[in-house]
Amino acid sequence: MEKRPLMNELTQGRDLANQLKDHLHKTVSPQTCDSLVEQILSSYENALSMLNRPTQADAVDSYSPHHCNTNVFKKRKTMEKWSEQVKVCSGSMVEGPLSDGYSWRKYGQKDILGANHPRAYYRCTHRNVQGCLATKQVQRSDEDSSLFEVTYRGRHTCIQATQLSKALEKKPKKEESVEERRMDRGFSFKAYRGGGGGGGGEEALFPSFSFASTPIETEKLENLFYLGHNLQTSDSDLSDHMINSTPTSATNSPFGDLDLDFDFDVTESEMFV
DNA sequence: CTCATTTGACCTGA
DNA sequence: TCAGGTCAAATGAG
Repeated sequence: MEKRPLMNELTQGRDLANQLKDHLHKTVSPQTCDSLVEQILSSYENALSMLNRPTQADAVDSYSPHHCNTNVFKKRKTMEKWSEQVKVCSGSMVEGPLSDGYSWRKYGQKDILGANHPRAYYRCTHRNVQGCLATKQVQRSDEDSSLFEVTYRGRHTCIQATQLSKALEKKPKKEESVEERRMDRGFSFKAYRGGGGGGGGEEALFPSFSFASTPIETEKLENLFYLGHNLQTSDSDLSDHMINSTPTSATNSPFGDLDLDFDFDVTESEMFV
């Protein structure tokens, strides 16, 4: 995948977001919309800066998941890592940070020095089944409690709902295997359930969140996510496939009304950082 | 019964 | 040495 067209695309996106920002100031001016636009801009900035750092993707390729089974901590240095900020609007249905189309399982939580909120650690649900070593960390921002800092580590090597949804387009749902159904559950984002099980009882750090995923929205989201991944992982098996299918294939109005815009915004934030 | 979350202990790297 | 990251037993939910 060529770098320059990507740069052009991202730069254009940033400019468009700027225009959108001006528009919002003239018509409606809710602070939430404003912050969303700011996120678009910061995401684009991050993506651009990442693209200007050529060595980052190389570090990933030198990492092979097979030779670190016995020494899981050695991978910290070489794992691909990128972060993003996810804004949560308290008034909306969305109460937790949006997920990214993958199903995550929480495996730890730590109080971080100097941070008001603990950091939660998630790994791919399919870690055991498919050996997927992708992990992510979620931490609530100190200044803005509705802002989540999400740090991803490693690439997903598992087959996720993207492939599933494509399969569903062609055949009825009852054809699913057991494993496919497990993946489908990845779209009911339970990752941020707070104080549920265990001895918990503490306040819900990450309130529960359920994502109403229509087939159209799901596909769009996934396509966008993979497209974003391809920005930094050009050797992905899915690259060619995903590039050929445009992110907006499922809908005619990727930037239509405000509602769509909102969904799109968060998705972009997740994919471009 | 199975699976996810919680949480304290343990390990690693700076 | 210590903060951050991970493990795994205990526990709860479905």
